Amino acid sequence: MTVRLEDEIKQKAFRNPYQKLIVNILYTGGWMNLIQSGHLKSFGLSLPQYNVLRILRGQYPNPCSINLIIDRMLDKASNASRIVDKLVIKKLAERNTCEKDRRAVDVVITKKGLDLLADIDKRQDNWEEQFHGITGKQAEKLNELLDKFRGNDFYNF
Amino acid sequence: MTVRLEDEIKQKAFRNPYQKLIVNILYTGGWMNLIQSGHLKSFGLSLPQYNVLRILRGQYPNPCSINLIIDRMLDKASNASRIVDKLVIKKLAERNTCEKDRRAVDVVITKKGLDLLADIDKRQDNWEEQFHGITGKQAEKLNELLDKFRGNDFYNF
DNA sequence: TTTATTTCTATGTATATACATATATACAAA
DNA sequence: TTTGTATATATGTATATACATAGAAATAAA
Repeated sequence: MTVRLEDEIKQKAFRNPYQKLIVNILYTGGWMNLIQSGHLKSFGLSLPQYNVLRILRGQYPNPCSINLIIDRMLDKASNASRIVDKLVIKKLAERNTCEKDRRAVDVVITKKGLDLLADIDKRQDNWEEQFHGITGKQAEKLNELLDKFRGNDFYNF
Repeated sequence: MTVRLEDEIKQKAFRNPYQKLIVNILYTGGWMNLIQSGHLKSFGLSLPQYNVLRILRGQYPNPCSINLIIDRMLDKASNASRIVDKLVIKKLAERNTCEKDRRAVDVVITKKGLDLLADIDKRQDNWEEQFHGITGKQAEKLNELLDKFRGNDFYNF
């Protein structure tokens, strides 16, 4: 029961497959963002907050600098600083001035943050099942083509 | 010279292709957004403003209500109203109370708006060439898989 | 006709992004 | 040491989103 993009956005056919692809990728990205944001909202997190929290867990028990977080964020963050603010307010992370470099900060995930991520993990497989409308092989092909699509232009990041 | 997503975001391999796909779609969507926003910025437009302007042109010379704009927008707009504001300020569109239904507004693209879109159109083919790193056939396949991926879940919009 | 409900749009709030700039600290050059 | 420059982070502004709500007008129900 596939719905073609042309139908969904009530637009005339695209002039070529590239033109459609540009819109399709923007559209599908926004769609995915909406779904995942809705899911995370039930845990009191925004998508960027969730991503930063996972980066912090990846380093735990070592601290992260803001620069390290920026480096690892999916969506380039001109404001990792403010996202960390929110996590600190919710007591999901702690921030302290770095001893070795007083310009930098040490950000560490708290027990509360680790517990929250563990809770989300527990439900992950179940949540992901909604995307099994395509086969594993097709998902792999899709990944491959998306990687290739970005390939020659990754320097744009 | 393809760059795998695992490398770009410096992360361990994903547990399954679906998990990678979710991240890949978010990532590629954000990437595309950045590129297209940068392009439109040179014309003084944001991406949502551009999309609304094209919707207005699609109806020209007939007016659009805010509801019609919302209906046709790619990224669901809880605030088409404020995007139209910006277009009106730039004199790219006009807004008047609808005669037949005084709750509604008639939004119409101006000559200046039409000229701006025509200018962008002129450069479109040239701009699109940066995405020809994949073949037309691959682009078609990618479109097909993205459509299929969203297929069973389009009711989420 | 009066009242209740729905519809259309606008607006307030919280969060996020991009971009520019400010501030403190570290480091290098003189 | 003093000066200059680079680095790490924070913050201000404009724009955007999601969500909730407000206000006016249209429509339905009584």
